[in-house]
Amino acid sequence: MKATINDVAKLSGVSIKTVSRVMNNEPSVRQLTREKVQDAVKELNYQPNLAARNLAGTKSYTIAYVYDNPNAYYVIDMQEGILAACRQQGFELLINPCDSQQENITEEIISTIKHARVAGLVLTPPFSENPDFVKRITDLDIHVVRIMSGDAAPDELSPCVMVNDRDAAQTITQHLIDLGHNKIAFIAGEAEHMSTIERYKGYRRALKANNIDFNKNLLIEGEYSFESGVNGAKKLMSLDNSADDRPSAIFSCNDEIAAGALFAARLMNFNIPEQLSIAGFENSPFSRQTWPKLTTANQPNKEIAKNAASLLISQIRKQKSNHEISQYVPQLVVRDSTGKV
Amino acid sequence: MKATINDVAKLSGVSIKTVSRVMNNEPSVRQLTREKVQDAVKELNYQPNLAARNLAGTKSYTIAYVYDNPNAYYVIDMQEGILAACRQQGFELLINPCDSQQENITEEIISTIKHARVAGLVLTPPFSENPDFVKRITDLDIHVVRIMSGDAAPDELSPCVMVNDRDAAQTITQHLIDLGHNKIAFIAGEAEHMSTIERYKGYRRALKANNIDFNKNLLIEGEYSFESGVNGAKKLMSLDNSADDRPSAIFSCNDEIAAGALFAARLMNFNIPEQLSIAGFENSPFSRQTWPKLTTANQPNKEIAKNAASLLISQIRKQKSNHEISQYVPQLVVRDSTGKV
DNA sequence: TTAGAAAATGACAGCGCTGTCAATTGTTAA
DNA sequence: TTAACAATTGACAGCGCTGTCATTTTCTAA
Repeated sequence: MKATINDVAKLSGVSIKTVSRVMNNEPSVRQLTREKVQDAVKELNYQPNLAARNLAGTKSYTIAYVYDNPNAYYVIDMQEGILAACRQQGFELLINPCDSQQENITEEIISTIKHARVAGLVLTPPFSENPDFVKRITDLDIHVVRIMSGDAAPDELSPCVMVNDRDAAQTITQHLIDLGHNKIAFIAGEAEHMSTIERYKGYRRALKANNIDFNKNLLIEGEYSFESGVNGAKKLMSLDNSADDRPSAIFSCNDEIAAGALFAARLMNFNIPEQLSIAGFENSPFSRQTWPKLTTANQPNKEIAKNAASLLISQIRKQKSNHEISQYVPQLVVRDSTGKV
Repeated sequence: MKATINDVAKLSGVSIKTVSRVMNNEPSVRQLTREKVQDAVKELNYQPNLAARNLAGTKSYTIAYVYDNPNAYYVIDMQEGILAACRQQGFELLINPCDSQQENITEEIISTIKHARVAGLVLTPPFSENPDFVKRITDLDIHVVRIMSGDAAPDELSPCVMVNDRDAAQTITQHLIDLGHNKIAFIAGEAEHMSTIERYKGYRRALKANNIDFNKNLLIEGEYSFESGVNGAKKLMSLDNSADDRPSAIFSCNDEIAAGALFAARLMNFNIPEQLSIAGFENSPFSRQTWPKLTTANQPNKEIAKNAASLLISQIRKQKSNHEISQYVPQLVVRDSTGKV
């Protein structure tokens, strides 16, 4: 029924040990032998038994996805991408939801990792942005791949898959500017999130590129929540119009904030986008469920995650990764919440 | 470092086979022996090695969560609940996202199940509502627990954890009636979903209990989408007011529809809740991010899932389940989208 | 009390693979 | 051509557990 290593060995006329070598990409197998074995593997549709591998070997074929993210859509996409890579490469995935604020969370995760003999971790924010945490893990000789905001890896601790929020934010801001806006506010997410910083940088860069002076009254320090968007927009739209302070456009650090801003604008009887343009970021499902629908930026999370997991598995296997993309730039999605001034 | 069955055997002075028996709740172990072993297990903090178990035994210690649901929040909650049960009972979880519409999906799932030697499945809608699918699986002697809408299991194919949407829908409708509404519309989800049927029944039952005639103009057959809510509400709010047809309240089959209805009402310049009350169902995160916030019904998905998974594992182990709750009634959450007529 | 049956326990093989190390084959340089 | 070495391959043990079956202990009834 299910082929074992023995069947492959017989069919290809070598010992099981040699088959094992081929399956693990070990060197010192003659090319000819390797091909014979690979043919047999294909013919029998052989897949190594994970349990046996784990039991017999010192190596591990399990990676983990450790997450703490309030955005379920993000998590699901990431997870499915990682899962796809695992399937492809015969790895197992351990899902580890947790609370990054919890006191001994690092110890707890390390304990789980050890117990389950995890070979590597895929990390997304906030974990991926915590160098101390990453260092603790890599010090254990556990491989890590981080998915994070930025245009280049911040350190050498682990390979990174970068999401260039800065360029994307610049594009969004430019879109607003092209629409004729020059009083563009920015409602930030948590200041300690890399994504906030990057998106802010993109915003500033766009202003500068267009010779628009930055007005610090138009910067709201908020957090990634609907509530924060409501409060931020209220504050902004209460600014003195004659003093040239009240914005004609708001760039919100994510869609949730943007939805809040929309809500507040509505409360204050501003028409969107006639009197006020609002842009979000992330292209979360509810950016299509606001009124009007949000202009935002989209990133291919599933693909990013699959790539990151493949990279991780290559690292674990000590193969060189086959030139995967390691930087993604979210793309502008224009919908109905932004318009000409 | 990590204790093995051997360590336990030595410490408790019995053979490893006996320890194995205790670990697997097998009969024919004297009570005294069992206790000795359990003490040693506790002392050494012993946990059986899953890989070895899988390799050696014919039994499996893996269950799978097969899902296809567009609602990421639902999926994440379910998954985390199942995961919690697995942790507790030393089982492994295989996550299997898939597309229920895909042609050979049943075959594909069966193949995965066999390959991974899965002992049982947790099923949520739409899979849990497909008796043919369930039968295919149970015929393979694979255990199944279904989570579904209703007040009692529809058949004997598998144990079920029921979510009593009917009672909850009745409560919501009653809430509307208590607010003084008697022209209450219903925007349905897909007619083939059990949840739609159940919620509709609850709606009708509430009307009947209050001697309110059902007006079929107020029933919109839609689907679980924002779009559908928009269209449904537009249609409803265009009804002739003098003909006594236009509703003063809309009960939407879920929050997404309700959000759409809200959107449409806004477009048509109806004030919520002064001129129109709108209620949703599901308590999804964006029910808090609409304007105004949605009145809805909440169900403890994580708890439900944990319970279902525990039940499944008990079945697999042939232990009697310890009287778990098998019916949940979602609870009314009153927010700002419903008000007095 | 004791044979006979039932209950409780243990010895041992082996699940499918990898690690170790020995055996074989191929290659190089004198 | 051959010793010396490197590359390739294979034999075998054993990972931690469970299934089978034999053995020991306990219980029952005459």
